[in-house]
Amino acid sequence: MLELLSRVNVQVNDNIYLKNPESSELGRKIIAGSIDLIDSIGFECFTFRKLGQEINSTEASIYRYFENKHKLLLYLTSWYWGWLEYRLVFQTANIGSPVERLEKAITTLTEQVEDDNSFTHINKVKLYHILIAESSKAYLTKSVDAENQEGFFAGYKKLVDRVSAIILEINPTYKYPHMLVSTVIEGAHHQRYFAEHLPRLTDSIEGEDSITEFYKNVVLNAVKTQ
Amino acid sequence: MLELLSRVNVQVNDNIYLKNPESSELGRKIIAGSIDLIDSIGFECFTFRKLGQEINSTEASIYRYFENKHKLLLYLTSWYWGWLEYRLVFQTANIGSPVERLEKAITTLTEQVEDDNSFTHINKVKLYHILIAESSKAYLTKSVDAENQEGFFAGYKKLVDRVSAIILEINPTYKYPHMLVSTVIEGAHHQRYFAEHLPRLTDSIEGEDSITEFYKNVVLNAVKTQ
DNA sequence: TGATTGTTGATAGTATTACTATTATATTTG
DNA sequence: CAAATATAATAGTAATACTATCAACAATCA
Repeated sequence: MLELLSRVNVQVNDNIYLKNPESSELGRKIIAGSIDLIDSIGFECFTFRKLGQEINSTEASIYRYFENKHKLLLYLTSWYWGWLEYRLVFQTANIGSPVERLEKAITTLTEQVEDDNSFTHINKVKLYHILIAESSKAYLTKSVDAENQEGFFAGYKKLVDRVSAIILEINPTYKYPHMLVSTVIEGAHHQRYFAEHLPRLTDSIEGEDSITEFYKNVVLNAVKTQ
Repeated sequence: MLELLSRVNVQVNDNIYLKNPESSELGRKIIAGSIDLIDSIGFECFTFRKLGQEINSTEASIYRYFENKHKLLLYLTSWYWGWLEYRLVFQTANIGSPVERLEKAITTLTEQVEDDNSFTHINKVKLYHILIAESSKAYLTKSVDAENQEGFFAGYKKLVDRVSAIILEINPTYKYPHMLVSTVIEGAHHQRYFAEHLPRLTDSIEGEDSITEFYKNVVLNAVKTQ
């Protein structure tokens, strides 16, 4: 099943890029290289010049694929949301009980991404690390409204909607399904970041997966009552 | 009481700045001006050159107060956590019931900051707006560990600890008080941002304060059960 | 086959950013 | 009044975030 998943090609809004990076060898090197480089030096220090050196190409060539590094970050995060939604659909298929389905969904949304041995150019573990540390920078900008209009955040919204629908199945009168789901997704990222860098803001012990347990607990209690 | 609060001077770790901006007229203009400017053009577009023009001073003069714009953002966020903690202490004083105290605390942490008529150089409404859109950029950097060592995030941690203590008063066996509190603080910022820019990720209606209601509900249910 | 088109690499150039350094002048303090 | 300090003005540098041009090569189409 994981192999099957790895071959699925995730769709990304085609106004995010100038030229589809999936369409060429150089394009795939740009994606693979940017995941490595952003993960290692951080988004602020990352430049197209450095990426060019890393992948033995040039700044100008990379600019033919992406207008700027912000668009590249949008691409990576969009790709991730698409991939996550695909995984979610797969992992919650054939579960009759909506409560169990919700539990499984929370696990998918909050669990640590492990190496999936898929051997594509996209390193999921590093990409997840980028999502944790950089993804909010993709929408915390002055261009968010224009980019939202163009549909750049559609994948994220779709994912949130999908899990919200399970919540409404369990409790059709629950007032805040979207808030709950987006709180869980963003919260899990923050908690993983805090566990690594600011441990006094969390109670998570490295190794143990208390983050998933915590959010399952929060969601089920919130949905059941009220 | 609000007047009293406005006169309190909030303490900020003095390694964040080169020269205390509270110590001079120019320093206060730097703070006031940066709040206006970051709120209006966003942290990415904000530069010390533009700030100099805004306050009729120069780039070089501002550099005598802050090493770089990142340190200035750290200053603003630290100041805000200090101010919020002060408000929290004030507003939860003399409430006997810990459940009521927790409810009041969640309100303080999540409610929209309104104009407090304090007439200081710090515009609280704009500062809150900056916290919502920019505060996570203060710690989502490669320098986070070094800066954490220096105590730059102490104010945030202290605030989280203080509310966690109330939770433990209610339920001494609750395993995740810090996670719960940091989830609420960060979550409330995200939800306010989403309500304005990405409404499909939230269920918040402008005007109504569903965000505070939502988090109160989540916290009380999580703390009571388990 | 030969002309056209598209892709990449190489190089260069510009405006802006993120600073640092120097000096003159004004203000405060001792 | 002298000394120290704060600020403004100016200039300069290295890096960043691009844009433009052109040559080399491959693919393709007529």
